[in-house]
Amino acid sequence: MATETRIRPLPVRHRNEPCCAPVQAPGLTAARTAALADVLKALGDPTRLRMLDLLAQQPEPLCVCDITPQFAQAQPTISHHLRILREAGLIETEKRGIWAYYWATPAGKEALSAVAALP
Amino acid sequence: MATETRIRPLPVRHRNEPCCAPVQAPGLTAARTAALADVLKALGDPTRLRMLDLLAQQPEPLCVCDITPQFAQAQPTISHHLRILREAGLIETEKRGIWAYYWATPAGKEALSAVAALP
DNA sequence: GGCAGACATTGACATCTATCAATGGATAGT
DNA sequence: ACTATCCATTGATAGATGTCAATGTCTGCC
Repeated sequence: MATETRIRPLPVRHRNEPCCAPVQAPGLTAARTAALADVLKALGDPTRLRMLDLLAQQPEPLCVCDITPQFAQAQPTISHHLRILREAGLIETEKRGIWAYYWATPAGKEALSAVAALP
Repeated sequence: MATETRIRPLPVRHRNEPCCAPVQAPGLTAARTAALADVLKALGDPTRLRMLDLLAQQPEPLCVCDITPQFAQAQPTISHHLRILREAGLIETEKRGIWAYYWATPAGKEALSAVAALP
């Protein structure tokens, strides 16, 4: 390492600003950051975001047979996205007879509210 | 299409629930959903999330030469992630002499606050 | 002018991801 | 039993993404 002295030759600046002001530590822990990134990754797909939004609006669990026609993708793709949301803890599922029902968990609804507050 | 009548033969259910209750529309528009997904995708990487968090904590713009050592990735990778955050409107940059400074935009700080409220 | 340092850009590559066709497992109706 | 339907899983594939080495651009110092 060549520049280990941390003495930076100050170039011309707009004003004399604090060059080497101590760097403030991040506000989130590494574990919290990783966990948040996982949830955000699950929400960072337009299909899944709309899917969670759709489920969060329902007063009752929604049948997959009612979910699928809301989207342009094929049935396995819908199933795939539902799984991602479920593994992220944002939705929950239950089989009744031949049908599968999905609904947004409290965490899912909170996440959607937080996301909807984005600028 | 075979099942166009929307008359589903009710199987055995736990209770007699409203089977074909009208599906409530999503609360977000398609455009809003797409825009949100873009921001969430930018935040859905642990490196970038920590990066925004780091910048949001600083009272003054932070030099790239102070950002890079905070991460394990190589310099081009840091530059790449900073670009993603910038194109998402979450951070801003300015060159001063040979150095580049980055800081979190108001939108970036709001986004981080909203994200930190996630369950 | 020449040189050295800071940062961005490009190119290459491995991995991840979204997607669909095909298949499988479970359930209910006949 | 046989069949039809619903949904999940598997396999395959094209495209997106994170990463780094190499290179380019700009700035300031000698």
